[in-house]
Amino acid sequence: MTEWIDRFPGLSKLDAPIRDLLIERSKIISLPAGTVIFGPGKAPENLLLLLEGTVRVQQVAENGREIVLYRVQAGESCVLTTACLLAYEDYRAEGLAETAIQAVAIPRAVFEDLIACSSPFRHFVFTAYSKRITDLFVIIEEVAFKRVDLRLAQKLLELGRGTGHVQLTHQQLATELGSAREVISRQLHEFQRRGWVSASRGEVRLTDIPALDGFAKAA
Amino acid sequence: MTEWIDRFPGLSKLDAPIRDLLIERSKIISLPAGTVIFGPGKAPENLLLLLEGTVRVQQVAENGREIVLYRVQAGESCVLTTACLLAYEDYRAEGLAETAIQAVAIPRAVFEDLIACSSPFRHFVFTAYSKRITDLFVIIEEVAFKRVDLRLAQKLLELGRGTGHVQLTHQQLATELGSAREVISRQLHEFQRRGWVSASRGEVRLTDIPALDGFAKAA
DNA sequence: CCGGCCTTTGTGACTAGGTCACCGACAGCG
DNA sequence: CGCTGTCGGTGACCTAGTCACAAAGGCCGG
Repeated sequence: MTEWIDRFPGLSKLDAPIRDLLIERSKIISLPAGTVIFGPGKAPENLLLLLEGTVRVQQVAENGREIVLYRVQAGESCVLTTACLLAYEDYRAEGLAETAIQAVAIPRAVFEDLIACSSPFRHFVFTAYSKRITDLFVIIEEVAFKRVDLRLAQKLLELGRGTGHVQLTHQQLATELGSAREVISRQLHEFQRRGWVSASRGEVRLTDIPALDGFAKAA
Repeated sequence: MTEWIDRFPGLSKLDAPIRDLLIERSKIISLPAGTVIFGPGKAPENLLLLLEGTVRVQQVAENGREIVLYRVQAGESCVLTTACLLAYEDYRAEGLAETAIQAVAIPRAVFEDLIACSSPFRHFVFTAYSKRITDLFVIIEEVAFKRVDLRLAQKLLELGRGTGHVQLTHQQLATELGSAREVISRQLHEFQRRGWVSASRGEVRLTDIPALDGFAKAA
């Protein structure tokens, strides 16, 4: 077996015995797209290190509106769940497998042992924390203070990177930004009028990425 | 000296040697109101455990608008700064002494040792993390989805608990909610018209707390 | 006590964003 | 082909944020 551990730069500095312990006591799991990994009333039992696929973490408000908080990509960890994992408190957020995923599951006890024994592992965990928390700070700033047209442009560029198109419905885009479907429809219409995108059912093609990019970066 | 450590319920379970180590290697500091404890470009050097006073953590956006993220009260810790502390990454947020404060400062090295040695200490730290992170989730939900009149009513009740009045300017209240001063002025005017509050320069007196409370809890 | 000066608050006009109700357009499918 | 559920479009309306500027209220030196 190829060593999955090498896919996590932060773990490369682990001492050999720790490394072996981690490899031995964790197991690799696969989950189909759409699996709810954790959510209200469903605390995670393991710390997951993602090998393949992406996990979307989002929050559903009482009034039914939703917002995407962040995504965990291959090579990253669902580390915020460890706070939950250790404090036995459940989040209002849920984690969803956005694609089929493959991940390393580290049981709580092993996680605690590693935190205790290994300084590099602690560094790995706290670095991951730091990244997630700053992500949350950025979300707060954007939701509270930034215009949705700018945020939409940014998000389209982010999601369409590489492919040049985004296969999401207007409702799904609204969820990405914590906005409303009608607002997104109108903004997309405006982008289309300016020739930056072309929309069809369930898909937005980015037809003028430089222009979109310029707009996203302008005040 | 009275043992400050007993003021932190989460630390009461520390083993005696760990406890002594912590007491010996940390020091008690006092800072005047208004001190910037950490901020952009000013990473904290210690983990602070607050004995007296409150610390306000807020974020300033590029466009100058601000929002209060959370407060650290006596008996709590500035634990989110530890992510920063360990990952050497700086936040976009800043921590301000809202009153004169007295706190226990735990140097980074001691913090790392304690995390390594003591399971109760780890539990203390991760519980604190969990609380802060769920606070952030709540902020996101409120900013994104809740009406400002409801949020203002809630915040007035929260800030006026005990005293029945809130000594803040409209601008400061706007910062509490991440909103704009004019919006707060207008809402306060409406509350006043309904007889729930009475406003004067730099102060809002809550004159009908039950009514405010009912409003805050209603849809 | 007066007059400047800064801070705080009030206000109207306007723009942006969110809500509601409803409709039509487009699959997918029997 | 017509049924059905999802998706997108639209107008009316409401709430929130922005901008510009006016009016108080408090402070302080003279």
